[in-house]
Amino acid sequence: MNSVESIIQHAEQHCDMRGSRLTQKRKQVLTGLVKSNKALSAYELIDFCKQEYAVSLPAMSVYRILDFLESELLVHKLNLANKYVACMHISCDHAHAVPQFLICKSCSIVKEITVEESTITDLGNTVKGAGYQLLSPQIELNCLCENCA
Amino acid sequence: MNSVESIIQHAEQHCDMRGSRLTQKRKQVLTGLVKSNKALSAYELIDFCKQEYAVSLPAMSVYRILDFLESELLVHKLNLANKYVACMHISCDHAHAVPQFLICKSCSIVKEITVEESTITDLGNTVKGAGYQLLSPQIELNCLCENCA
DNA sequence: TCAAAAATGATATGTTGTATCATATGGGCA
DNA sequence: TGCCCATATGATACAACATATCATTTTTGA
Repeated sequence: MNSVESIIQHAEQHCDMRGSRLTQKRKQVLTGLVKSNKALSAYELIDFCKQEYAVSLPAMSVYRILDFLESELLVHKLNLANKYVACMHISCDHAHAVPQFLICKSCSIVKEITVEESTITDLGNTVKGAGYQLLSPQIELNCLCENCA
Repeated sequence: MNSVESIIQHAEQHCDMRGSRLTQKRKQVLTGLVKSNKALSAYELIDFCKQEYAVSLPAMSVYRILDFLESELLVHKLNLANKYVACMHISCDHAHAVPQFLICKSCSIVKEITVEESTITDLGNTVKGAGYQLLSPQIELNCLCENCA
């Protein structure tokens, strides 16, 4: 069993335990993200499903599927790029930490880093000091990866 | 002279010194951002100019004007929200530090904070350690402001 | 097996942003 | 002054990302 299949299997178990369903189309979309190993837009995922499975998904469905996958913590939305990536820790058992993303602006490859807890605490305090409430501590940074630099 | 006019005047001096021109339309767009005191989209700025000055700007022109204002460091683009804000430090003489933005997801009011230099250094090191090159150290965080929380 | 809930489809449209070619405007120089 | 050139702006079309709304299909469970 290759690692893509293994990850999808983990995702399925994860959904089973949470009482949600990883349907065929949801699995196909997630597979697209896992396989590509980079950030893809909703429309790139539509293309993937057409080419890989000969399935023609409407945009609306893909966005709904991505919302579902996000709510299951299997996928992250990158607001900087308006793209989506598979979570790097689907196959891990431990609880997910706050993610930090380094997004290559040139090739969309994404590195998901776990932030030091102290950094997050500092950040939260700064925000609180400014009278604001942090909605999601996710940090996204525009970068160039090693290849593109 | 109220503070909006004062800020615009500073911006004009800034452009004079750099040999660029703050034309009437550029001034109108910048005024929209300064007056509103929050993040606005390009199309919201088109509406502002129509209502305030009875000027009908094409989208292309607004984007060009925003690019110009960004290159003059008078305006920041917020990638998280796809909106634009006036720099908080137009009237300050000191050089601008790396900005950090707290964006209220509900009302688009933005707080521009200056990040601790040590935090930026840490961040840069983390990124370098991951083999990536930081393009712009600007940090944007989705928040709720005091009123909306 | 049938009704309710969940998932997906179809269509239209809204929002953000860019490509491209045309036109206007403002300064410097013969 | 009048012309030229760089800069600034206009007009049109379109691409990419995203959602609203209503219809249909599939699954679940009593």
